[in-house]
Amino acid sequence: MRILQLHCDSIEYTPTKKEIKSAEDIENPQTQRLEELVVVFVAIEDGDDSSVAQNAITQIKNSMEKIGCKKLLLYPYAHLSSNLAKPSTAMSLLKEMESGASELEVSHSPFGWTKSYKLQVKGHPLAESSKVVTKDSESKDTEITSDALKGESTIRSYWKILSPDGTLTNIGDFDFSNHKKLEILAKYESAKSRAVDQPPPHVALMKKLGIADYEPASDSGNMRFFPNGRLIKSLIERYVTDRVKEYGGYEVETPIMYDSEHPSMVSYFNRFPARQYNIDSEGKKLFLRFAACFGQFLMANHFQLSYKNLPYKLYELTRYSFRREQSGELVGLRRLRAFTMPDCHAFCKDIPQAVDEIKVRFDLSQSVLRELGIEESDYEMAIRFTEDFYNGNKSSIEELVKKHGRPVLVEMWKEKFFYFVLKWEFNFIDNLGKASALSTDQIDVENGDRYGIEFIDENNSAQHPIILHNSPSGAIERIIYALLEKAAKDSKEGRKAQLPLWLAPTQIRIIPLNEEFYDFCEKLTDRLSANNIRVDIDDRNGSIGKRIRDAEKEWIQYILVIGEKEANSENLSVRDRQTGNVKEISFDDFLTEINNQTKEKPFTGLNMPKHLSKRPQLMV
RNA sequence: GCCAAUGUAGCUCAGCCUGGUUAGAGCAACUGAUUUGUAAUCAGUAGGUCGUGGGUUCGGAUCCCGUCAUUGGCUCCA
Repeated sequence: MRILQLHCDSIEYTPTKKEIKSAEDIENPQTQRLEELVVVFVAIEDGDDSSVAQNAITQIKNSMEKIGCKKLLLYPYAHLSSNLAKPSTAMSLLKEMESGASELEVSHSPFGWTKSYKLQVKGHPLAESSKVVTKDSESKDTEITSDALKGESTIRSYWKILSPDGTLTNIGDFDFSNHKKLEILAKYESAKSRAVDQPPPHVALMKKLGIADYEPASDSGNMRFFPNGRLIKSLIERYVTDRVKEYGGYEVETPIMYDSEHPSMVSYFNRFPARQYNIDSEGKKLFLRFAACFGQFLMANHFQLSYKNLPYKLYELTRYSFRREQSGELVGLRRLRAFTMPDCHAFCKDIPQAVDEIKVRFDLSQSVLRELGIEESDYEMAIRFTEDFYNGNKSSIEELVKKHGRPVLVEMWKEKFFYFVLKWEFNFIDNLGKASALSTDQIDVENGDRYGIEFIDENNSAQHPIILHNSPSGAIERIIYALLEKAAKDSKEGRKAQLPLWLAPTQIRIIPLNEEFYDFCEKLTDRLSANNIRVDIDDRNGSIGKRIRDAEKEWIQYILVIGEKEANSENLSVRDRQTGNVKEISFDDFLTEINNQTKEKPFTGLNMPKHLSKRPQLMV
């Protein structure tokens, strides 16, 4: 059966004459006019039966629910196929479809008549679609066909929930009452239903805190990072890189642009047409990388690898990777066209080694996020695999779910369509119920071959490695987005919004009561700075209240007001932003308190003038 | 990319529907006074081709069309 489905403002049709002998009898062949409806042109083909009709009407109803339309006109339309069913069969299947949609306002135009018609189709993207429905495309489970690739064949996904105890439940049967965020993720992924009418809070925060802003002179989705933002970003970058190196990744650097006509790129491209930035240069068709994969694969191609070297891990922090995402998809720091992505590939000798390795990287990813300030309760896990891979590796998959400790969303494919057989990711759920992937890992069974990467096995024969693709944190910009969204949530729920101390652009603000105490403040600043703390001095002429207020607006955790009392005391009077109280504490105890929050994290000095009087106001 | 909303001073916004003196306010900046004890000291000065291009009009921030950007929804997200 072939169907062409159009969401219309109106249709007007007039039966003119019977086209075939068996045409339907109708009482008055008058002009009919219908408004605000979905018109479905249907060609019923040889071999179609009742199940096809049921399947087709279900699909039509699903898509109508999506666009919120309740009126349906089935319009028999022979010209869609050259392999038509017999009119009698067609007629009965058409009626069956009509009765299968009885909850809608449904009708059909007369069968077997020549008709003139006029229709006005709506302009939205879902307004027009065509489908071919055949017997074997039916399915038992909840199913959503995702257009993984525009214009190419579709793959069918089965959405399920996998619990830590190993039970696999259809999404429709799962009780989400204790798993609200997972429900959001499941809906987001499978039903794509969202309703929000406000900008995400991090967009205002990234500007207010002088972190990042849009750059109108660039392309959309290419941000500029102010000194504060650069400092935060560079600390996160360093932290993630340190952790990956500790895990055993070797850091490399690869070009940001590649020749799309280079032999290794061609087959990859044909299979995965990406939305990339293209650059023509001296006859070469170059494109900007959208991931670190090819750079590392092309490099690994030149390594002489033995099975004894494996697993072997290459790592790059790409600043930037570029994806020309649809303009309507770009939002603040959540989705960008230029982003910084840590990407670690592990070359493994076989699936068992890959499966062992993926567990290590799973732990690494969980730990990296936690240390960056993103708790396990902030994200939900999704795991995607082929049915075959699941059946062969049930216990390992269940082990990953156990590590997460909560049910996870599963997308299962009947057959491998992408280059991987398994992929998992952690999805951060923000204040507005939007999901976006942070950490991820994949088991890639194709690119070893495609890029000609080889290792020599125990029997002296050349093999292609299985490749894991892991980003332990996801895009660095997205981590900042998640931290800001979390802070916004704290603020909304009455807590004080704050960045982790090790990421704070200013960790301590010193406020002299008046000029008399400047010297003392300078010396105190030097003492603190010598202990790797970012300290600045508000030497502006203003009231104490005003300067405290400004420090609060910058989310500065510790404020030291310096006056007569402090200048003559061994101890410090520290105002802690979380409590708003001033406490007296010895210099060493204060250092310990700070150190407890920043230990094992990278440090860099202030990225702004130490004196606020020397600092431009950033108003964005 | 599609549909919608928004775009006025460095920032946040008013004015627009119903066209009509020199386009307003608060914050920030600058100058001066003030020398301050834990979330906003006072006064003054300066700052705008109203996103951008075109049209209608005697006259456009205001009405119309195009375009760019941001945000929301859709689609997408290997």
